[in-house]
Amino acid sequence: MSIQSRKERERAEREKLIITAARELAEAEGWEAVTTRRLAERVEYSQPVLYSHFKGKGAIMAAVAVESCADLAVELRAARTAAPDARHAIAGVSAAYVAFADRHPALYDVIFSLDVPLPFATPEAPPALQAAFGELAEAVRPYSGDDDLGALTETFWAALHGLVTLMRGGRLPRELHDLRLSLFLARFTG
Amino acid sequence: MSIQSRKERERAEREKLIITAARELAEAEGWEAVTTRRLAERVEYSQPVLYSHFKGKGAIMAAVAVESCADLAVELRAARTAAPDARHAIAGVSAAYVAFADRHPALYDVIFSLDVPLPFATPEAPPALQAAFGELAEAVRPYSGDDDLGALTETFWAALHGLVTLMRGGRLPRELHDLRLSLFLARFTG
DNA sequence: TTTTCGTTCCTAGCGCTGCTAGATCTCGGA
DNA sequence: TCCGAGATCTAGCAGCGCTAGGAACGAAAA
Repeated sequence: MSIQSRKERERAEREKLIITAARELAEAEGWEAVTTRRLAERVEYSQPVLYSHFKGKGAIMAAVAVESCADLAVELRAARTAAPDARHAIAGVSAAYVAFADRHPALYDVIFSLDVPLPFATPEAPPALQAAFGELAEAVRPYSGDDDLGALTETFWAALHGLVTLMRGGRLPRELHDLRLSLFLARFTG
Repeated sequence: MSIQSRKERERAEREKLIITAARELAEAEGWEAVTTRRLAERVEYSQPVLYSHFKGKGAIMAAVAVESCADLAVELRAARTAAPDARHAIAGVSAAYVAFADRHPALYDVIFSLDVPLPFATPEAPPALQAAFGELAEAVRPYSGDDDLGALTETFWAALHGLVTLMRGGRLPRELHDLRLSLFLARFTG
């Protein structure tokens, strides 16, 4: 029993090691630099070991996405609860969301942009995703009026996402970002 | 002189052929299916010929993006000019934008999502991009009030982009799309 | 203690990618 | 008719995600 559990523990540790290595490599050099060979080298195992833990590269990315999303949820919550009123809350959450994308572009991408095998928008979605969405929803709630909170939160989220991704892709000038965000918030909150 | 011009004409025709083939292949099977080998086979030339016309695969994608963006601009213009008033105009342009993304996901991606070597948000941006942006701007103008039209149009565009990409990536449920769009428009137009 | 057997892990390799060097072939001009 | 320049192809490089098959290890049985 003890041997069995030791092996399982070591295996879990190694899995964690792989996820962390992937995350660090992605943050440092972007996902295009995260190859199975480099990842294997980094964790000091051979390539096939990765496949005994994950179905493929996509599954590794999905694991990083879930882990990162939990971090994002924490930051959103902190921004929301630190605000003195609803107006500061939604502005603070927006700013925290954008700041996360700015500080961790690779993590943002793997959660929200890249094609990873993860269930979204369903009850089977990872709790971390639901938690992050829930934080946005709580910030939006005071402004929902008679509208459906879920759909309105999705709309709010989509706008933030659009602002972030278009700017990061070089499609929008960085200089106007703060202005765009405040214009959006002004219209959204009425 | 005549031989020279004939060669140039044939060269231009072949370049057009490559772009069209790339576009068709991308629309039919997605950009991951557009490899230089398949493209070369399709235009019935060898792989290196592609590189005598374009710097690389990215440049071919950029060419498709510009061409497609011109189409998008036409559709946006049609939607806008067909509308009887400002409210129908911005709703119609929004619907046309979303419909384009829905009917031509590969083209939408290469214009707005994928990493292609094209200048955006600068005076050197291709006219087609500026034309499409201009159509959005004209639809937004009646609702700009004292706000900067450029920044507000960017914000409007970003929201549409977010709605489109999150839904297409499976992050937002399709069923609520119309509701989300109308919620956004209601808030945006005040 | 020795042998067996199951698991774990690595080496090697497949088919694919974008891209390019160098040989070959075509064709206009002398 | 022959030459030379340009166009085009064949073949190959380094890298990708992924996997088959064998070697080495360690726990249980003799």
